Amino acid sequence: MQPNYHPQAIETAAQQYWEEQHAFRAEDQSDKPKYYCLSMFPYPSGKLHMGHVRNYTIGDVLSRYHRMKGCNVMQPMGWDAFGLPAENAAMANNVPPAAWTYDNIAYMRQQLKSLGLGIDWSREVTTCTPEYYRWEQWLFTRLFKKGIIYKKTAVVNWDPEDRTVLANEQVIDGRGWRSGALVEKREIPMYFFRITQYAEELLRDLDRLPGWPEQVKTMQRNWIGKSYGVRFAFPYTLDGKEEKLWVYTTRADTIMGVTFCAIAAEHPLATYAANNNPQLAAFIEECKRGGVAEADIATMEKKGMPTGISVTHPLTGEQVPVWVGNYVLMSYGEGAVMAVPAHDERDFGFAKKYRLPIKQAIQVANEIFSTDVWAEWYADKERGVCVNSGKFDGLNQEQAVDAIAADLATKGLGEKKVQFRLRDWGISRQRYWGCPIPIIHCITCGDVPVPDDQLPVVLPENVVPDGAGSPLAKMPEFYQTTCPKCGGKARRETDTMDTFVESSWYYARYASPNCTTGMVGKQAAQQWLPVDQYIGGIEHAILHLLYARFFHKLMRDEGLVQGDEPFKNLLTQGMVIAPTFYREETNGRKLWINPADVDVKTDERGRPVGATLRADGQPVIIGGTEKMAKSKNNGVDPQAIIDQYGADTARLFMMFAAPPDQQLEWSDSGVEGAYRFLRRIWNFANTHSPKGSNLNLQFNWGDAALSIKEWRREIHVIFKQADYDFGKNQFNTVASAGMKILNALERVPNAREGNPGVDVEAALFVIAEGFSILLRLLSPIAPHITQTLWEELGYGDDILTAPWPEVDEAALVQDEIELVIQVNGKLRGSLRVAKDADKATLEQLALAHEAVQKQLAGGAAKKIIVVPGRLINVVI
RNA sequence: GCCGGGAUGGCGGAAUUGGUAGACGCGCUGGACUCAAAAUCCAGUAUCUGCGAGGAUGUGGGGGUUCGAUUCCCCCUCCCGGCACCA
Repeated sequence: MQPNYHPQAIETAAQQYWEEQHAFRAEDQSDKPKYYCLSMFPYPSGKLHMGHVRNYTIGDVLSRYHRMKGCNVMQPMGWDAFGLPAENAAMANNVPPAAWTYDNIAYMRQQLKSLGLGIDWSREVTTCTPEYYRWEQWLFTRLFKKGIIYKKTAVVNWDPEDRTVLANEQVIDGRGWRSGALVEKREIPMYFFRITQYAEELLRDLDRLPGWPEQVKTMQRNWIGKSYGVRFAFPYTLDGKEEKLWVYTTRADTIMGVTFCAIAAEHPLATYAANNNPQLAAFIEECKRGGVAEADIATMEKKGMPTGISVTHPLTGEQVPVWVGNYVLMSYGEGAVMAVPAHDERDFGFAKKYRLPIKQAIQVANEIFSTDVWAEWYADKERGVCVNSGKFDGLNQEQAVDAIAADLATKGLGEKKVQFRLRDWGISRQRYWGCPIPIIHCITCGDVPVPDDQLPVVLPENVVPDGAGSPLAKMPEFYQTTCPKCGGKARRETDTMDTFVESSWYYARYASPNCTTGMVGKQAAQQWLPVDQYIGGIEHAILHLLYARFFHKLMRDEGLVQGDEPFKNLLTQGMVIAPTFYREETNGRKLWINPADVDVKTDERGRPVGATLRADGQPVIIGGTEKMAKSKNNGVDPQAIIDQYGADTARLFMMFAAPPDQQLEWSDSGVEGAYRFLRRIWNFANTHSPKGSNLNLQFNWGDAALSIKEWRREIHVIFKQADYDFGKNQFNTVASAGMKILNALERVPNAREGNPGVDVEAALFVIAEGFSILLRLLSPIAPHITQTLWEELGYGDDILTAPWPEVDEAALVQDEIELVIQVNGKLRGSLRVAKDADKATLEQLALAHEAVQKQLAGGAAKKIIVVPGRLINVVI
């Protein structure tokens, strides 16, 4: 055995051994229970970042743990290979996105292998290959024929200078990121997935996912946003014709407080009104400036302008003015809202700004209403009762909604309606690096899906986009085609699909990654789905996870998969964050400096007092601790850590530094601490030689010294807790349990130092047993060092298939326990007592306790609370 | 703005169901070893106070429930994630 710990050597050897053994091949046929462990696949951006390392280490820890528990584990990996960054890189380096992407994949695959991940590489999928996306196109054509996919217009960010559609992240302060031109909203035709048709089911099935974090389910519920309200109309006459302005509200009980209506700038009524109102036309133009991101629209200043048109209140018959409001969105509901300034905070602000009337329609007992300031209770659904509402006066929210909806229905002007906030999913992208939409446009036949035998529609790979418009739309060799129906000249669709589509079904493809006869092999899907454990970033809590759930239901309805949900258990991991450092440049801009180039100075208590740049010794400013990002230059390259300390150290640090679902703060000294611990394990194996054969030693436990039994008890207590923590995915305390076990083992009286009699054997046994527990406990986290030592010390050939340790309950038994003594809940002392002492005895002992006597000062106790096994609290 | 999280020593974090706050690690201080340094090992380390035994305070801030609250309830502040074309 090597005297020193050399991670590079043992890690290379272990990885080679696993590869030769095909150790991580998932068996399609097996008697063992299957465990499908999936980590979100990476976008091949160039090299791994710490977020990947964290994500994949968590997945690998769970995979290895379940393998030791006897499961047939499948842990696949692949590449989410279509996307915007490849186009940006292509433009920057004049390299086609395909070449850039494939190069990145090759490099990152090798990086993943050096982390020692137990991945079945025979199942690798790459979404930008025709073998993958052909099935996406195939499903598209099925759904198109079924009407699940349809076409309508949608509003996008339009860069008038580059004449191209921009992603939200490409709009910076209302301007295009490359051109700097003011961005406009523009309506273009798009294909949509009718996800709203599944809204009810997507909502309901959240209740059938006990293995998902409550937080994620809550976010999805709110996103789907089922509401019970009333859809009703304000009638009006326009050019002698009877028309209706439809709105939707969840607060029909406040309908008597309506003082105006607000409509979106794109609403037909607004367009009509603007015809002979240049001021209004100008305002509508102003509303069309800026991007489409909801966060921007919701935070911008609320503005409006009257249309000059009035509509009739459906119940009172009063005339209600109609305004155009920049905060009303055409894509939400009806594109028009009733405004009740007295009972909606946003309407209140709007009414104050434009001096519109405010009419109270709800009252809460003992509150005073004032139109001067907004008060929380104005919108109170629970306590509010109708006032100034004629026959509805005195009704509570529920009663009022019922009565008002009934009245509206009688007049044929409205009805109760369940509505969802969720909108249909627009998937058309005017981009090159994505999956081509398999539609052919024919003048006579319309939109015709590409027939199966003409799939896939292959994306040409040797294209470098130029940032202006869609490259495919400039390639006649791509778009010129013939209609599959009539054989006439036709034009191929040149939009590609949203890259969320690829990531919505990859989990299913892994079951049969090379299937050439279908999207998924039926047998394989039945064997492997659903995913038992899915792991990924919390930032995907809504969109990706909702789309994948939706796709599973679509595939189920096509008869491709069984079950209603794709992911049984979900673990959302936190971000990796790191300190930031910067210098102010003369123009006031911040120059961000990488933490690796900075020395931090501390005072005598370890508090940071300043930092300097290593290159010039001059001070730098210490910024906050933020998500590792290029923009703040605070990323730490995982490769540098692996090269210097080895994969086991990187993995151990990531698991130890924080629980998986919380953010993880990067710390160079923390990494060194992890390395130091692994080296201590190695040294312990060298100096104590805790051989596997020592587990066969013969001795009599009954004669063993109490201290030896105490040490064994401590190790089993630590392991029991660690095993429990493992089940909770709390790997940071599992790692710390490993440290505690090693600390304990180092304190066990060394048998070779001459402890007399039978204790030598007992001590050797306890050390060997403890060490074997330690190696197995840590093997999912630090697989290389534990595999090497397991084999070298003769515990077995392969720790991968070693049985998970078991707690010896007999070792945990204690005759005496320590109880805490409290007076009025304050710690005042402790007491050693027999483990089965009765309550009366304990009370006696507590009262007699010196510290309690002192507190009592001759008085009597009011009450004594005994918590068995924990404490005695004397109340005085 | 809306939805969802988070806040505990100098730092990361621990505390099973409301029951000893600060496990484990980092950092720091002192010591051993060394010609010296690194590495390693040993001891100490929430704050204030006290020679000491001890005492008081303390889990973002304010209030409440309880014999007892980091944990449960109400209000507030700050930080982070998402908001439909980044992935």
